[in-house]
Amino acid sequence: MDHDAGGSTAVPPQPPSTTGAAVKEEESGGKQVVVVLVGPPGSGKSTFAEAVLGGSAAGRPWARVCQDTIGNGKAGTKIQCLKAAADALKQGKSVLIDRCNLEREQRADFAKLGNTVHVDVHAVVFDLPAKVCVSRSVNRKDHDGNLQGGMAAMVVNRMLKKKETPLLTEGFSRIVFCKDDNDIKKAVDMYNALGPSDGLASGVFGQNSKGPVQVGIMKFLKKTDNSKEKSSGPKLTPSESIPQMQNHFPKKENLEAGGSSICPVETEKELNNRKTNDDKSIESVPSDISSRTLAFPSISTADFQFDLERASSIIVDAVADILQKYDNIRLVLVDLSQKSRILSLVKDKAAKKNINSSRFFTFVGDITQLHSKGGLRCNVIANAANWRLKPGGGGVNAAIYNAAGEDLQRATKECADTLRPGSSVTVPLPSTSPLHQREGVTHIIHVLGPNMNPMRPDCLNNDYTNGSKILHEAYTSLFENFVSIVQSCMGKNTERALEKPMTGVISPNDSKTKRERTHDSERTKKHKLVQPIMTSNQAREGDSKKSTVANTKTWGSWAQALYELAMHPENYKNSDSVLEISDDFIVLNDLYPKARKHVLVVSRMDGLDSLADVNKEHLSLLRRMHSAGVKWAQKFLEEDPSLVFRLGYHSVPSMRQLHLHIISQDFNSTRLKNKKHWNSFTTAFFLDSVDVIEEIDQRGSAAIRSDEKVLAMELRCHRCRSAHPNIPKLKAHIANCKSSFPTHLLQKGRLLLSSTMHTDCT
DNA sequence: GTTCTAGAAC
DNA sequence: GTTCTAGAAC
Repeated sequence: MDHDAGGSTAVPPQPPSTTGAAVKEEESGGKQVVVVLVGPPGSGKSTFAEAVLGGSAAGRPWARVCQDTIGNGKAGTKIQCLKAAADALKQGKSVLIDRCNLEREQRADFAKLGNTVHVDVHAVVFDLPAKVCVSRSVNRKDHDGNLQGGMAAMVVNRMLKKKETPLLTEGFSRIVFCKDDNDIKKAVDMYNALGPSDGLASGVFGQNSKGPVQVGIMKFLKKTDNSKEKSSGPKLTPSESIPQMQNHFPKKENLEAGGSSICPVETEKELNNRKTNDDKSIESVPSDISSRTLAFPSISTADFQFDLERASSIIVDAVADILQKYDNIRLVLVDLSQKSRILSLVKDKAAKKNINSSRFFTFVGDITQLHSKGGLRCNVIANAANWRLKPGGGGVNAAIYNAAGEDLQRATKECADTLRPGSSVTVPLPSTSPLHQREGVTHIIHVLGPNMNPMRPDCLNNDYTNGSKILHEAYTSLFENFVSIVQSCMGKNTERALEKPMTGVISPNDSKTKRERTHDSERTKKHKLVQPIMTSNQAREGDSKKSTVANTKTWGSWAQALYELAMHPENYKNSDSVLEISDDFIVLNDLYPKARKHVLVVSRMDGLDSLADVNKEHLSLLRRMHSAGVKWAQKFLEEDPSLVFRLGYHSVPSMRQLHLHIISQDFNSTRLKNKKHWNSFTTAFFLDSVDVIEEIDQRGSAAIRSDEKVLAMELRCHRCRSAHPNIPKLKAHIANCKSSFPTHLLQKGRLLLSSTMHTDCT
């Protein structure tokens, strides 16, 4: 079935303006509302829905769309839910979407109802502790979806692992987080009090300040750790409402204040006019960038005494990561002193890493007077906060609280009480705050980094393994919170967003499925100002038409496991799956081996997501990875001379982080289950390592000739090329096929076999 | 009736 | 990347 067609037809057309309901709404300014409930079983969604339905005293008509009962009292489909929601909206009712909706993809069609119909779409997130949800779903006796008893615990835990926190950019105008029953009651009361023509403020409400989320390699390495609740996506702020970004253009004074030979101050004009001829990246910086600029102090390097050399590397790495992911944001590292060592270290490292200096630069000045004294406009600034989120101490924290006045204390208290090291929280700064009025700061993001000072709380006693991880988390959290702010503001400013043509365009030849592309293109239209962009290398490849395959790829949370492993192998060195760790790569058993022996050599280089990112600079790395692969294949051949190995890369990998497959050609594995699995190892989709190395050497890039289309091709034996109708029949055939391998595989060392078996296999 | 695939994900 | 399952294919 063509999902897109089904999905779009289920979305109702806008009601004609001649209908009574529509006219009435326009006259009153009121809107129907679609409320998408987001939560696992046992989190209170149905109770909430029933309470809203049963208690709506204010006269707004509601309909509940419950997937567990939509099929004549039994569980139904998402399409049925969309249809029911459309019908209810046509009847002038507001709608509660009562299904789990935990993953972005699952709720996307509901979140987008507001695009096509004159309705607001809200998300109510039932963010109760996992324990509570499990205990409730285990104990209940009459669940609509028959999910109760022992199975419920497993289902809830599994679902929570996949939970993705809703974002305004998904199409929600309002997101409310309920952390306990009291919050749920408050939300019920609010919707009950909503009259037919009333509206609710836009924004994100009630989110707490959890730290950044690490995608668990443990899943990949077959260990489970349910104690760590995972979610993904940038954190949004708890806030009364997120105000629209504003640009402030008061008179420029004292523009040169704070300038130094190390970090020269540049005016907005100079920065915007600076040509990027010497920059390798392709991004441009638009003139209204101040609304998308974050100024931040160095975290943990002052009072918390974190080593400057290490800190500077972490800053540059985190900055490079976020700039690669998002276009049109600008980051500025600020320090008071002209002789600041951290600024000079960061500046040098950023230059070495070819970071576009108009998108990230260092700045000498007072972070609380960037505009009035420094001529630099930043709507968002970061604060090096303490764990209590209280004023005082010294340095940046004291300065920011002093400059922002009591408004900041009040606003902060509404958002969070405490902060743990490695996390951050966004606080919208009230317009009454002097810092807002004078400097145009609309948001402050409090960040807490690791502490190496024995006189301060949570001292890590020079444990830089842990400390570096926490500092990286702190910056990642900070930057992602910043991106969320920009995205929320862009979401409210769709028209302006649409007017801005972007350089980082998502290629129509993307590696995604049609369904994913459709969703992306819709998202891209609406939120074009902040979106993933191509790496400079990818852009160059595209320009020279060396590659026919798309370059931009959004990696799902499940696709990050190898990246996590590559960045932090020390955390996994005791795992049975990890066979070898070196400075350049890690060798591990594939968790889902598609043959008797199947290992991966994973590059540890950050930014090298797949073959599309590889160029001549990486040639020696590729050779070292190949040698490691050969070494392990030879070891396996000693153990079992009947095996034959092939080393290669997937043209379009599913997992982020460049990895080389070393796979035995028996394909004797219960994990090899479908056409995609088979074709990814036996068609042109699989690029032999020897050929990749040769191509990079000769042409500078890997010619990725096949995309995911070949994965849907007929099933053919990799030896005799005979075709087979389905996977079981193919597997039965390959278990017995004794044909020699195709000639080209026997050349250039594409196949590795035991010397004793050589004649048998050829 | 059973096997298998393709798409959704209580 | 997996698991689950409706319904297509046999």
